[in-house]
Amino acid sequence: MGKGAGRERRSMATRAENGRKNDPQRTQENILEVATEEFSTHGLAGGRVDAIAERTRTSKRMIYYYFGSKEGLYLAVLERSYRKIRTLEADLQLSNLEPEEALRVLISTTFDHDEAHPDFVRLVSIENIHHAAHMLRSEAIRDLNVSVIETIAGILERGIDQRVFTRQADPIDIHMMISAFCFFRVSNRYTFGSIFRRDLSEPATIERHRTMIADAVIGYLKA
Amino acid sequence: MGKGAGRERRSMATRAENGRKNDPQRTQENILEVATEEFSTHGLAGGRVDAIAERTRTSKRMIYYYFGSKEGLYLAVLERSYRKIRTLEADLQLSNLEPEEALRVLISTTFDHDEAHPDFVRLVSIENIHHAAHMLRSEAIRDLNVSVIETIAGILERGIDQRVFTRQADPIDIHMMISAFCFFRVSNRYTFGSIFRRDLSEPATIERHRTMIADAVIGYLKA
DNA sequence: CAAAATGTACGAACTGGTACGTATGTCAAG
DNA sequence: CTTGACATACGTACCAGTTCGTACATTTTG
Repeated sequence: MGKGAGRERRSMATRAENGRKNDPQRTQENILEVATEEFSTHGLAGGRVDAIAERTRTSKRMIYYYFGSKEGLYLAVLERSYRKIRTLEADLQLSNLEPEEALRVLISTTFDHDEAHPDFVRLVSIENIHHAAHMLRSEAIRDLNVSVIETIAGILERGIDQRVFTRQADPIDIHMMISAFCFFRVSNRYTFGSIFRRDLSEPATIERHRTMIADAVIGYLKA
Repeated sequence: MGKGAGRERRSMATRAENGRKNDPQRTQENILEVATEEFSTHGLAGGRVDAIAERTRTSKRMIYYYFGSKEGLYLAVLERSYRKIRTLEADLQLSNLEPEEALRVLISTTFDHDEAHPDFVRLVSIENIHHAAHMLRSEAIRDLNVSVIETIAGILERGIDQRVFTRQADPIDIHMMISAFCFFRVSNRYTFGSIFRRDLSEPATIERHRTMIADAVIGYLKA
């Protein structure tokens, strides 16, 4: 209503004017980007669909058109975040390296990843508050990080064979120890900083922590 | 209205009948208990004041009477949770023990605490999602865990003096390493379990992890 | 022209918060 | 000891704003 005037000057003028141009892929990607930010900042319950719609170059209608519901959008955000890591982890060539060096590279990678992707870390925290209910319903996510375990298992085995590692350790335990340290630094940055007045994102601190976790893990395996 | 009959048989009969009996302390405590459960399960935004009121032996009116607002209630819940730990941490007598033994006791305590109080762990996670905004506004919480650092500093110093520890380490870093491991096991229990099909709350796993973190930290200090 | 993609406006339910009324306890005066 | 007055403690019903979701209309594209 009240827009009948635009009717006749259509084909090109209108495009340039209101800029509409169907581009589903880009629309979805745009929604996901904004939604990632919103959910990782406010949580699932705290995130507002209207707030997402506003910051999008499209409308709320499109969110429901593509993702069905708020939860559907949240799940899509989660899957997209996990998919992004898979890429990084996959193309690490560690089998040529000596066990100790391989482990250090793997740890550094995990460390840097968490440090560089606080959004992802926060989403995982949020998902844990929801008892991982959404992850469990998504086949896409589940069969993911399993490859890391195989990588670690290989490194540990070679390490034992070469007598550079002396302790028999469970790969999943080792992965947990690494994850815990790298993840916690980011996930608990605020409460930790608030209590101890320490900024965990300072370059010097980052540098020190990166070698610290590696030393600790390798020390543990050599004990 | 319609209760005028109870007027004359007051002193004891009425109390037994409708059970009302002014007990502000118990009412507040009751609200806090329920609210802790609600917020730690659903988060601040996800927690419902009505849901809390329902599970209380009092009404929503009382929540606002005592805590002013939803956020006020949430903050009270947070402070209460932190206050509970202070008690535990305070009466640890570690100065008589040898450095290594003292550290093992401290680590076990942290480990067991997190394991036993998933509600607390979840609240801290939630608070981190909110950038620790509420903690920052509460003087009560801030000057809390600082004592832990002094304890650790003392242990490390004695350890260096006695040449049982060789590495010069920052007490806060050590505390973070311990916290990270203990906290992560609980905070990320669900996503971790979902991906690796491992139940981190199994007794055998708990036992293994408890010694694992202690060995790792002590190994790190001896390297 | 049909199907996919998009925009606008609106509704219905939820949810934090409150107005209003009642009960309980305390304490001083009678 | 009992009466009455005042403050604290409590209950019910309700309101107003928010928020997820949708009906309807329109445009783009193959």
